[in-house]
Amino acid sequence: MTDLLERLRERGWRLTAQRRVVAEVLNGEHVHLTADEVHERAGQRLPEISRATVYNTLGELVALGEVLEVATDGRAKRYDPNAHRPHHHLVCTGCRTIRDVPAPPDTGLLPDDAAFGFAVTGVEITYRGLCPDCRG
Amino acid sequence: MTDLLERLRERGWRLTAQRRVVAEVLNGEHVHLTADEVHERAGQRLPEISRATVYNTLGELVALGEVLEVATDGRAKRYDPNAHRPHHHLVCTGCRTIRDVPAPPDTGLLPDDAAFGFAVTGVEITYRGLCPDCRG
DNA sequence: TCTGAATTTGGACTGATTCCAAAGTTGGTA
DNA sequence: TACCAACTTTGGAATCAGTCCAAATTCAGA
Repeated sequence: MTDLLERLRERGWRLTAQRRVVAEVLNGEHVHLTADEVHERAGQRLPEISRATVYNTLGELVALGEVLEVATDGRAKRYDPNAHRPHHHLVCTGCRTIRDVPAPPDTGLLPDDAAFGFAVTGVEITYRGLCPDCRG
Repeated sequence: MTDLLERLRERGWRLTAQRRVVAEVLNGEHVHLTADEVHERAGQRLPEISRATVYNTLGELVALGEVLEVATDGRAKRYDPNAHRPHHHLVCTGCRTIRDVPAPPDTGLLPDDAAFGFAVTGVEITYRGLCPDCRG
């Protein structure tokens, strides 16, 4: 967290109050908020922050590689601050909560003969199922 | 295709002209059209088909398990008629085209200790990379 | 303190999708 | 064959997510 802000400053970021609260809201494990949720939570600390600024800041964090965009359904994108540890996602089909699961060291490989000549650069795995609360 | 229409009729579907053209448009390998693309192509065969009907029909096909929804980015959902052969997706980060890749027989497993108590029911893998045309 | 560049803001705008009430069709029955 | 109730389709309004923009604000350095 502090290191995140530090890294950003080193990359020439002006560290404004708005950016700071957005970064703070995105702190933690298994955090996958929508832009609107980030806006709402940031607004609790800095009441007048605008939606546009939240979108701007999230976009910058993504461009800098500090936050990942996750699109697990056709709804709002979610923002995942766990950008420095390879992992995948476990999505509850009931309540839509998301958990990070560490990437097994051997995933990401696609046999050449199945790759259609693509130069594969990344892999995302989404596991779907019911979380303990939702399976009743 | 014919079998698809047959299956639908068996499930009590009224086979209207609109539903037929939507099903026809979604025929083939590596087909991943957006709802708007389906609407456009269906409109070439049945000029007055409405967007709402296309959305309705796609939704019904998905509910029946005959078509899969694919949300690989934050944009429009894509509809994949290859619902009966387990497969994953290879997405070009340049031109966004999508190819189906057969699911390796051993994927889909998540070690219990990583599953956070979820009852895992499915897995989707998205490989990203540049297609032959886009890697220059 | 001043100033130019970076940042924020609210609102308009776009794209994707859903919702809805009215109009049109359909298959089965009398 | 006519009729009806249920099923479908339709176009437009409404909603949700996200982008764009010009004006106002704020910042860091001289």
